[in-house]
Amino acid sequence: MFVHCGASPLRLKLKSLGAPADDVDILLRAVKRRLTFSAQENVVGEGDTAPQVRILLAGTTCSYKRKEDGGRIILSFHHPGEFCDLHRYVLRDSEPALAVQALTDCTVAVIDYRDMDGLLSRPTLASALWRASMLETAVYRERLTRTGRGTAIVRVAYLLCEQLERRGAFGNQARQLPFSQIDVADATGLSVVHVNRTIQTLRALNVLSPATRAIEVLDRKQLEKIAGFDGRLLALPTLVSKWAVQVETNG
Amino acid sequence: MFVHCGASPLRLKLKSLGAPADDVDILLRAVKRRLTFSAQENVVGEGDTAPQVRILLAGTTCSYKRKEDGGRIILSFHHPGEFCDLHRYVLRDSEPALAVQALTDCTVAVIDYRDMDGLLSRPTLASALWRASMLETAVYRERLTRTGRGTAIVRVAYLLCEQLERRGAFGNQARQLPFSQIDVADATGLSVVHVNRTIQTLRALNVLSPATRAIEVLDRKQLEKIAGFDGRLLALPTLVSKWAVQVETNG
DNA sequence: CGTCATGTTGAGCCTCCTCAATTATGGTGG
DNA sequence: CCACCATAATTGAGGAGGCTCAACATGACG
Repeated sequence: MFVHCGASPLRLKLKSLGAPADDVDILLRAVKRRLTFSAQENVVGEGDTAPQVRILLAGTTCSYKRKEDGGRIILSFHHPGEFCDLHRYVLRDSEPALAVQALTDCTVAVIDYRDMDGLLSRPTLASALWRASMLETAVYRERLTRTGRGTAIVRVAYLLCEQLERRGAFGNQARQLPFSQIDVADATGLSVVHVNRTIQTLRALNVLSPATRAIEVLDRKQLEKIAGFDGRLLALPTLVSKWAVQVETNG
Repeated sequence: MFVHCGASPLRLKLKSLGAPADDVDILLRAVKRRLTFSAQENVVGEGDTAPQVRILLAGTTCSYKRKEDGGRIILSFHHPGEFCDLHRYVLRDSEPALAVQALTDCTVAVIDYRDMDGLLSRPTLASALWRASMLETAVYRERLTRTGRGTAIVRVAYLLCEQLERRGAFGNQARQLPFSQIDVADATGLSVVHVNRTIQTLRALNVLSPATRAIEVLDRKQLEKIAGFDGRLLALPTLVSKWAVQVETNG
């Protein structure tokens, strides 16, 4: 079955959220289609109201919003195993939908709302997805504590730490991140020019590789120190035992 | 029963989230205790790990976090009918708990985790609370688009608009907001001094009342224009029909 | 070998911050 | 009713970080 190709990050993710293995199987069976997108393409358009959720199986995407002047505001990045637009399903488009863009070539699984309704009758799966939403909220909260308060170097360092951590949780240990400086600027709210200067500072500190045209982290410890980053906030896999207890108690 | 006193904002809130009336009754029956706090008191302490959720029945609270230097970062405000610390229940303290502080005298209902577990076996209630979480996330997202990007006047205006809108959704039409300039500074990430100057600008524009020692909105239209505020993002009550349809379909 | 997107550099300006001092305001005890 | 105090609000002056504008470099790709 094609639905099993590339499903392992999703399995890991749902397991870390406390969903039993058979829930994952059932979820995967609801995937009727799998799509691929190339870098820069829109995975979910700005006016998209298709009644389906997308799960990222491979690659990196971001959700963003447009300013009146056409500028792009990146609100979050998605990594394999994460839902791209679960909020649209839950809130039924009560807010102008965010668009989702592929930052690298990527693969996406599609599930119809109709099938989601059935899946959520399983309480274990429903709470796992609720937890996934709450983790996303926690990420936003963390970001809010830096954005608008921290200096440019803190904001940039934090962004990089967050992405390294989230990718690492699902096996991707690469030191190189697939973001352009423009992406970093749109995600941190800084100007491209200042992001460039900030990255040069980080290079001078031997935290980032001096190689141009790529963001490669050489000294992660130091980067986390600069960002004031606390990985525990996002450390999903360590929580598995906690959910297990909870599910048991509920059942 | 005391549990019914002050329950009407909660009823409104849950109704707007699509929960049927009997769900609300059952939820209210799980409230074993009701507490009152005076302004400035902590409703939930920074290290608090008590296995219970708090629902704000009356007054205004905020959730915050401390910086290393002791500074306060306000992440969100709570209004009657909203949960103060639902995230703690869902994620089981996987993150260092946020503290919650009373901004005015207030009343809080307490429900034990054990009882929550039972309540959530009702799918309609579970999805209503999931939606509540998602709305909170949407609020964070909106805030992120302003914080760190907008000018001081936009940030302050947006904050005020958001609170007016959320209070208004549950019947509180007062033009006066119970925030000190310090609260506004801690919530927007601006310095107190600059918040003061920004508020003076808004007063000069006849948007805020010139009365000192109070933030009173005179010209809400203009305030929303300055903030680029779109009330639809938070307009819960208008969504009732949507959830009703959804619940019907699911059932 | 031209074109386009990304990355780099410089200069001037503006917003917001910090530090420091002063003025309400409200509460408390005498 | 007043002296006293803590907190909040206000005002001024100087400085720093980040923005804008504008040019130029570099690499990817056809």
